Amino acid sequence: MVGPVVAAWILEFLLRNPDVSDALVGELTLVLPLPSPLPPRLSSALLLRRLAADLSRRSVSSRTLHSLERLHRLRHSPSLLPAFAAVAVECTVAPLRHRPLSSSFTDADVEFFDAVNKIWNCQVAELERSEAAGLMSQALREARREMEAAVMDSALREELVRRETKEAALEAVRVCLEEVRKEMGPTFLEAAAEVVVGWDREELVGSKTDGPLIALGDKMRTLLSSRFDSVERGVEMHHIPSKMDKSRSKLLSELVQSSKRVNLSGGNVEEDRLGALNQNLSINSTIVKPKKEAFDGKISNNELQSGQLDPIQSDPKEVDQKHKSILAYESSCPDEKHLRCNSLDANITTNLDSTTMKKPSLVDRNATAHTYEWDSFSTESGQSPETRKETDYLSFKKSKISSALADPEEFVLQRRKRKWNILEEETLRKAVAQYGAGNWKLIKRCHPEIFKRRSEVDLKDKWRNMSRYL
DNA sequence: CTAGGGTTAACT
DNA sequence: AGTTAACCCTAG
Repeated sequence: MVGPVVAAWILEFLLRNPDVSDALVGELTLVLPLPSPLPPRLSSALLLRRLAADLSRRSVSSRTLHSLERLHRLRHSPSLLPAFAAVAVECTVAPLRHRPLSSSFTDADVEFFDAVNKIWNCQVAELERSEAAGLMSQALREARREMEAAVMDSALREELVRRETKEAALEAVRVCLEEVRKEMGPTFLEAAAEVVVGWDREELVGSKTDGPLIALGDKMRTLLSSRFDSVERGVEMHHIPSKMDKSRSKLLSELVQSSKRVNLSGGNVEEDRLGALNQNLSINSTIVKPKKEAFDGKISNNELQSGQLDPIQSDPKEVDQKHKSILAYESSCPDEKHLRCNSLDANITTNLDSTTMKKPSLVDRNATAHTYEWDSFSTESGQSPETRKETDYLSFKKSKISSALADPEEFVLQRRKRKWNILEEETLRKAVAQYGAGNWKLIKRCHPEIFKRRSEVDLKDKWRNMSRYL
């Protein structure tokens, strides 16, 4: 049985051997009893492998960028710096290349702004603060300045498109790979093999003393201590196959995936972790999409009584959005339950099974039913900086509900009015100066955190207010 | 998605 | 009651 130490040696050797296919390595990583967490040397080998795969596919993506960053945490090779800067630039410029000819802002421009924001304002800025601060090279600083300048300067963007940033990035990665490989030296197995090959068998076998054997043992020990990370040196590795830790399973699955990509597609695959992050960031903009149906609180008495809004439907998607908004409203306002049960339930929603009302699966606050009102209840109660009166929403809802009873046709939910704070106002002011009034969507996307409670329309309305009496 | 008109609610 | 900021609706 192969132990974790030996498994790590083997995998390191295979990873570093370009003749071994990614697919094979991927399979092996799943069956080998690897130590956990992965030793730095092995992690480095994995990252080198990923970078090499990117290089062979001529793919420069934020995945590449991420690999470089992680590699930098493991080994401080100077060659990583230019590679990181070049890849960051290429990741930013790439969206511009597919732009149609147009004088106004195109999707490509918007993507470029997004990329500048994500890579340079978030990722690189984070880098400056983090342990990977060493990556903050002069080249990176200059590149950052240039990317930020390009946001305002379409001519500069044109120039960036013409520049061969992709070639530069690929070349920098190639150089970096070479350097890091050199710095890492041979793999443990190779080094060990060298020592073994250097054995004088005759002497070893023929000798009557233990001298040569002891000498060999010493050599191996030296090799172990010089070449091995502390984890690998461990006397006993406790391998628990069923308990694969997160970092390892993540790395492994990435490797397996990347090997699949090479085998199946062979093309450029740009999706990655940053893509996921991207999605997270843009949630704010996507949730507003179906807002009309979702938030249109006008629900007629007939609709509710007819039973066509029965929440017990097999497919949650089939549940009417209006109905969902009511249910979400209920589920997110537990304090209001009585109120609703006593009044609305009795009068209007007798067809709704009361047990299903408690089921979160159906009444889950879905994206489309996401509102500020509910947000404030769930995430902000008690921590609002804006001197919010806790009774605000209660009185508000009460009045809404009673008016609904009086005239269900007019049952319109409205968000609680939230005063704009200085930060929001200043951010909006600067953003309008930067991107221009009217690009509300873009402005929101560039400041997802600050404007997380504001829709594009809110930004527009606020700007109208701010500029009204200028 | 945005602009612009309309409505609501907080404040004076 | 009037004013205003925040929010809603909807055509294009």
